[in-house]
Amino acid sequence: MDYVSRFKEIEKKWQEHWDKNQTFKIDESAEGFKKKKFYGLVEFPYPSGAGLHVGHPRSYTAMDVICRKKRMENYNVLYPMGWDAFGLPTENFAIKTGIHPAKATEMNVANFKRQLKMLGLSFDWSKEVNTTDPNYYKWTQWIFLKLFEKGLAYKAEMPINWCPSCKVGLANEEVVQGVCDRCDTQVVRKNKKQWMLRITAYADRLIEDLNDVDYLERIKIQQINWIGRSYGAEIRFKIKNSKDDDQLLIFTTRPDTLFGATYMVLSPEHPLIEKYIKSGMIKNVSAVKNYQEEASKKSDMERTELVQKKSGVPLEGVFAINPASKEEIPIWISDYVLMSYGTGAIMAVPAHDQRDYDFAKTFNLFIRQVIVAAAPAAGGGGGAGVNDSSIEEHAYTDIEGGVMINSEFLNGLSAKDAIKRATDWVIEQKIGEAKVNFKLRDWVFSRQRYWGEPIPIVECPHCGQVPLPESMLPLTLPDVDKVTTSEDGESMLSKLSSWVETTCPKCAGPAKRETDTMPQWAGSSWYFLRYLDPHNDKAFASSEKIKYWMPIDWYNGGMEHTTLHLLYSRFWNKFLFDIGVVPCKEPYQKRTSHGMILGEDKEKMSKSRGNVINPDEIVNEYGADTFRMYEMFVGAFDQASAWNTQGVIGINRFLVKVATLIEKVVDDSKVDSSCVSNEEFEALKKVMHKTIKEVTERINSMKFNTAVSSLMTYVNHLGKAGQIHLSLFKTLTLLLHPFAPHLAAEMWQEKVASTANEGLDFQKWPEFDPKYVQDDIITIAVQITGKMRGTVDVAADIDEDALLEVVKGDEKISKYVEGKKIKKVIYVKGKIINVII
RNA sequence: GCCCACAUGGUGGAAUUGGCAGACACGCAAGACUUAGGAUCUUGUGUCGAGAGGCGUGGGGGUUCAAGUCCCUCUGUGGGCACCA
Repeated sequence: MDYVSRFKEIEKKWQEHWDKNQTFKIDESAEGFKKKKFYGLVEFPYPSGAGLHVGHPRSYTAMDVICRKKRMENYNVLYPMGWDAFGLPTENFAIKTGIHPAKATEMNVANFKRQLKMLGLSFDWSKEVNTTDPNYYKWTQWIFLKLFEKGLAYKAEMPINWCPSCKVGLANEEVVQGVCDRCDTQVVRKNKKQWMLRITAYADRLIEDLNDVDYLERIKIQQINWIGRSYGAEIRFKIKNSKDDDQLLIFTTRPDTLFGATYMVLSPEHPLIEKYIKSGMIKNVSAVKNYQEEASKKSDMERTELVQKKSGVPLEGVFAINPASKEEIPIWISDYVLMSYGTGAIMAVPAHDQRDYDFAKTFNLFIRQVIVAAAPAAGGGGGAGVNDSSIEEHAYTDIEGGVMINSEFLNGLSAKDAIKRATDWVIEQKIGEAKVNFKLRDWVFSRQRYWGEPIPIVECPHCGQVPLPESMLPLTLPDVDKVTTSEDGESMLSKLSSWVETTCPKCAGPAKRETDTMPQWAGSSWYFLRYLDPHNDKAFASSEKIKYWMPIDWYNGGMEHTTLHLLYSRFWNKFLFDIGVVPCKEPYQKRTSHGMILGEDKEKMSKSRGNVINPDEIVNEYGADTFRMYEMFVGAFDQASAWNTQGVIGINRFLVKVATLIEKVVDDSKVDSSCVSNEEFEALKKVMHKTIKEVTERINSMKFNTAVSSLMTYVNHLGKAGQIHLSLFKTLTLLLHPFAPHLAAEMWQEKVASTANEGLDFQKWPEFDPKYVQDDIITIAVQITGKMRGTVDVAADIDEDALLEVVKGDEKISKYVEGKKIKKVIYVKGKIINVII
């Protein structure tokens, strides 16, 4: 018999059954809302033309396993799916092929949906959302207007990547090593007024509130580092001989090193440079302008690389005064200082900062050491070289062990104390303040593209920026025959005068619409709320539903979304909390991450490498249950794993083995004792209870690969028995259900169900009996002076002295102990004994 | 460059979180069975050694009775770096 064909029949049958009966539609009756809830969430996909990647179902199946188990534990489970469908690839596809992005999206969604259904994922499809649906993005626009109303959306000059040849703004992804991906022309930065969201207003809360949620530790760390809070001081340096008493504001985390600041560096984009070029103060204008031009071609990443040779140009004729030493110090510009971090200017302390040190060495600038290593403790015994604070070779950056020198009132203080003393001094002198600084920057929310949510703002010559009233939402994208680019870097919307020309909602005079659209991140920053009530046209979701379902109990997604999507959506949720429309400060109670699935060559799957595995082919050849279970078995869930088609065959064999067990199933009372003795049954029951324990624990902790291996071990045992007790088989069916739901449903119907209509999906999850999980006789490992010398089998409750006697009497081990004096015995109960001789 | 991970047999991986390294699979080898169709079933399989036994978790160092697990350091690989999603 061909089992794969049989599996496919079974899968078709059950998928149709689930569809027809809407088995996984959540219970929204009054009864249902009395039940305890579980909201499981996975990141909704971008429906690309390539179809589902084998990486997608790793997360989806994992959460499906968890949700299926939760249903069996009597939770009201919401497990929804939708489409994050705005974005660049679809737009570029539309430009290339002339197919409207809405049409392409529709086709891609249909394909993705077919593929997800083929995997037997238990989504509640009645909750499906699509970010490009006007009934969805109406509420994205609504949230934007609320942000605008609260002053959190504003316009500012921000650089875009500009290809002078294609005459088009480029996404970072389209800039490869500084040149345009399409034509290899050097990309330049061009400033443009863009919409920004003030996420920095939430920086502290985005850090603090991580204390209240259950995220993987490394996710928290990544978020905290991304936000990059640091404590220091802002200090003003006077510019010598400036007309307006100009001051240069810098941020430093090391005010203690103020006396060591021997020059300053400005970012090439710093506004003061323009001012001094105009006023004629800068003498080497052409060199400065050249340098600015060069810097505009580099990305921030290239600019801050430590290995690169430091470059820079002095602003000749302009000097600052060090407020502590009162010295006159030169001002340079260099691209290693970024306008986007701190104030765009630094005080350089070459003795104690490696980048400043490299810069000073390159340009022969004065270096003054202001910290030395503390003298070794008295009687330390000549630890030569241990506390080397020489700055011959590199900067001395140790804060912990440093003592101040050359710093007048700071001299003799530890560097740590000096930080505090120097900050106080700066405040006393009124030349600066203590300051908390963040790496986090405000969110550039404008895209000069067609395929995104229109920003519902009108620019009125009289009233300024005027938001559309809520009643005019959604502001829909105008239909176009063909998506194109425009030559001025604006969105093609700017060329549709019938759309752009409008009237001001406030004064009814002529006005123009905003032609930038929102980034893809907008729709994905709140989709988890729309799932709760996707057809509501009065609100993005009813408050009762939000109250019942939020927060999300478990959100699994890729590690690659740790900083952007996760932070953006937490920010939006916090904002919605602040305006009183969601009840919880944090959207996600628990966040976990899965590893990527790599190609068989252990490289990332990509078309160009030709190592892409197509889920359709695998399902077609082995069936959905095999595919699902393999995805769970492929490797540690949180780590990257390479695809291995041989391994798929292993899982397929396992499921065939499971299917063949059916023939041996017999009612417990009818088992022939010559086939399976009572002792054998007891032993199998032990394995069964152990398997229940392991599978339960391992699903809860996402150790799916070892959960599957527990099932394999159990099945191997059952396979050896001549007949199989129905009770043992029933447990197998229940445990298998989350992983291979089609086969399990069939097994249940065929052998276990008491009526024809009794389904498996909401049966009670099995519990283990502790008395079957414990062993009476245990094996203790024996070490002699740390070396493994054998094992002994003893009663579980044996004490240390009795155990030592057993060890001494053991044939293999005794020779190592005989005649030796025992110095010490370490016994770890139930595990190991180490005898030190 | 910066931030975060990871590195274990021929392969994917396991190891109760400091306590018998290699569970479970794949592959391979030998055998059984069969009118052989990606079969199935036994048995074996880290490595050196005839054996006793030694060695072994990317390299080097350290802590500990005990280290794959903790610390330091080096190397390599992966994710993110704000307009891919």
